[in-house]
Amino acid sequence: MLSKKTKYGLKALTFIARTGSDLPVQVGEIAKGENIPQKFLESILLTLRKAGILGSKKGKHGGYYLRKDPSEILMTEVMRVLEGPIAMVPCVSLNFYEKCDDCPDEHACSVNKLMIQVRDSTLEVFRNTSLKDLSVRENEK
Amino acid sequence: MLSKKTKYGLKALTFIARTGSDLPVQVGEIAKGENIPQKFLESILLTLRKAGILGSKKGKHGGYYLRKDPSEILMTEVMRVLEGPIAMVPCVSLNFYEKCDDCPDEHACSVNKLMIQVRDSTLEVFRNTSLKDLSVRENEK
DNA sequence: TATTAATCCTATCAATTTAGTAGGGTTTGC
DNA sequence: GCAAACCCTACTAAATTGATAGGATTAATA
Repeated sequence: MLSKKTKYGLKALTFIARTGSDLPVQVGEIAKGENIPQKFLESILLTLRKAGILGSKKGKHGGYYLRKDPSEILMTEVMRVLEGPIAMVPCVSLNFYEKCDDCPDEHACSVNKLMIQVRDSTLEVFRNTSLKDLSVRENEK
Repeated sequence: MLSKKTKYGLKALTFIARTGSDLPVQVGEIAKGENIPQKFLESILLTLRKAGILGSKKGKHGGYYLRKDPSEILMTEVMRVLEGPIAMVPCVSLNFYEKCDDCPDEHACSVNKLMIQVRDSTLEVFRNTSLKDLSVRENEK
């Protein structure tokens, strides 16, 4: 299951991208527009800023803005920051690898084999989808 | 993350399939062979039996056996029984659909759009993978 | 028919994760 | 200087996970 954190984070990024401007967008505005609890959203945007995806401006007329063009913000990056590993088991994770304590031999493990396939197909979707793709509205296609 | 329940369930099914026989396999044997807590595994196999994937024989010399040929047991079925919805959000689930309480319009939702793609690519892997595929050992390819 | 070995079933539980909330501190524009 | 924004830490209730406990039921066999 996708966490609310990730879901809200994606919606917020889309919201910012859809403004189409470089001016900072305020948390309150996003929270209102996307029905997200403001305090929770604050912590999510902070995570995205610390990961280098968002920039922020403090004080009056402050807010968050994208550090790169939406077309250069790939879902692989966003998902790893918000949701963590893309793989469903650590033993097939590219960025967060960990050995299973039960499995004596990974290459003989049927779960390993299956989850590599799932990882690769999911990865292909994320690699080929940018924030720009997310932010295009249906009626603009 | 894949739950231990699903992981253990897949390993157990693979174990049974690899015996290549129709004779019931005992829980204790599987638990020992795959390093799975026996009591936990019991409850998992029970789930798989109630879902019609496994059959069981009670009493002495009892155990669990596959109800179908491994080539006919698809990962779509197994994963739905053990892990639940394949989709990462209920609003794109084919078998467990639910509307989001926040989203006013699903078709305008960027998360929805992305998660449909993930669902479809994952689904394709599961549809094209049977228990037979899982149970083939590397050196037998 | 008694014993044993297996599945079946319900209940409980500790640890972890999730989805927030609370309460300020800090910075900036006007 | 003050209001409006981000920044940061700590806490918490509810749900889920990964088991464990304890026995009820069933079937083979000696």
